[in-house]
Amino acid sequence: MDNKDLANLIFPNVKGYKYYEEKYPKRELPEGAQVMRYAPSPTGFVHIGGIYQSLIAKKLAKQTNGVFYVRIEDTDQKREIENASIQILQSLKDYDVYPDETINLDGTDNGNYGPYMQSKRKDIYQSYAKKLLEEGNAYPCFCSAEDLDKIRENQEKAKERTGYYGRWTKCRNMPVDMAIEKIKNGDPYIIRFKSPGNPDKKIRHKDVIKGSIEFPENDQDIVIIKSDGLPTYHFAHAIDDHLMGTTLVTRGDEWVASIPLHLQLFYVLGFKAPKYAHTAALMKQEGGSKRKLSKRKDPEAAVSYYKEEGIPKQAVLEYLMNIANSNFEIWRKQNPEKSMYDFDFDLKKMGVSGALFDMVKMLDVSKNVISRYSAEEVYEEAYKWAEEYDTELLEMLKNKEYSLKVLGIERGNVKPRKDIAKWSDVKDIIYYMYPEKFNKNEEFEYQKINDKSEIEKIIKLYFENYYNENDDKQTWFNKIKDLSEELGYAREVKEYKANPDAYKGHVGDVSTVIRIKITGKSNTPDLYEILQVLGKDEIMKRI
RNA sequence: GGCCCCUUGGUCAAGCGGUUAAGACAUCGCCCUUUCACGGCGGAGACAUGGGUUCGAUUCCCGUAGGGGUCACCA
Repeated sequence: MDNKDLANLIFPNVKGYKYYEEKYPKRELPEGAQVMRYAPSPTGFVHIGGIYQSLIAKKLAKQTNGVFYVRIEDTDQKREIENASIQILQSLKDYDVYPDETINLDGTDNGNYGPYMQSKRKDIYQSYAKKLLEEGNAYPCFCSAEDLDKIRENQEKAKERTGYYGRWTKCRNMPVDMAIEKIKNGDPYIIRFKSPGNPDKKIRHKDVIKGSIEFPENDQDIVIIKSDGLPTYHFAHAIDDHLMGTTLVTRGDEWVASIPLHLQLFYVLGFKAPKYAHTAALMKQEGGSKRKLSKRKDPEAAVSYYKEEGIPKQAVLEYLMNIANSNFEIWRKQNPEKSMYDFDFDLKKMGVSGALFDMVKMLDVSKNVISRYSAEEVYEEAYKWAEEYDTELLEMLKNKEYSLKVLGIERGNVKPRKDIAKWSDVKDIIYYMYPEKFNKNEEFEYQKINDKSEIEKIIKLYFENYYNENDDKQTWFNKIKDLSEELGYAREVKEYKANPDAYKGHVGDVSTVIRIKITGKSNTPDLYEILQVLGKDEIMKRI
């Protein structure tokens, strides 16, 4: 009885690794092309970090004429959540970071290196596990959870490293005959990797982002096949990224500690290891310290949050790109019209430690993104958002022709208006332009001029003697100056400032009265345009 | 606790032995044909700390402190 018998006993019916090596030939790609991936596990709602990872991978793949694929890592059946993979894929589609290859929504594969879902690759993993078993690089382990606890206890007592390694292992050196007998006897077991590592030796690894890192060699005999026959992350990673031809692994930096293990796995399996780029997580301030953006605690961690708030996907993407490469915003300023895919992204420029996620900055990016939209685009997006989240706004927007005029005020100029950061802002910004939403009897808060009789005087005089809806802007403005003068206010702000005691106020104070009377608000876009859009009939109703 | 990584203004960050230590967001002031938004100009605001190495350290080395990650039949 030898390792071969043992391997055959454990995995009698697998296709064998040679079959898979032939089935998945090396990808034919141009020089320098990177094969990138995003490998989420379907364990909950879609995290903004997933979009971040996908954006980076997709951008780099595109930039090098490579491939971006998504592999669903669903080897932990206990944690799996119904429909999560569908939602992940859907989000990637929503954010324009959909992969070139992946499992389709209907379960078929799009690409030649599938299945792109790990639970469908059981035979593949087992074929390689069998190979390792035959070579003596893996072994069945019969230790129970209690045995493992015991080992840990002893290690803690002895103040030694915890884990299943070296002299602490019970099954590593079990004679083959005994293992075979136990298996035949029906004893439960899992398969462990027989690590060749020596922790007294160091390995040095060059991470694309983190640079050179040195660690002790791995000597942990980690489990590679669990009792349900599925692989652990580490084993699946080595097999999949080898077979799928990944050239550059981008993943969260919680994985750097596993590098010695992963490199060892690739080596023992006879695979060429990919390059690694470990990205720092998006962080959140809590008290005096930082922590990862958390699904549980932070609403902004969920991609659904941005949809609900009405933050355009382009803004989310640009903000994320800015976190990834901070020179992006400089580029964006110089190239306001270009697609962000024209930006030359560089992994090496990524920060090594986690950045605090800054919603204020995100909204600023969003303002800029929206300011580049045409009235038509603003209308379409706001409408789509309102359909789902705000019936009142939807009602207003139903009048398309009029709404386009409203949204077009001060839009498309050299210095476009930047007052909308998210679609949920729109209603508050434009409601007074809609007759049914405006209530003239409400108590408005006037500013400098707040005496009721003075206000009435201004309004009466203006609309009786000055206002003419056919005036052009300059005429209109001059008339307000004339009005101001007639009532004892300065025609020019400068005049007033030069000699404040000579006047009751200035033209700005007067126009503010008109503005508030007509809109109910002191902060509005250009009053002339507002009056034009509103029209004489509606204006007369408001005074 | 072991191992690994990180530390420039409130935040994101340039910088890679000699700089008046960029820029963006936020903040404050002024300006712009009247508010707000935009834009322009300006202000305040930083190299965690102690030792080295060096003619010279934000930059290189060591220690300290603080922060983060990781030590599962989870990924």
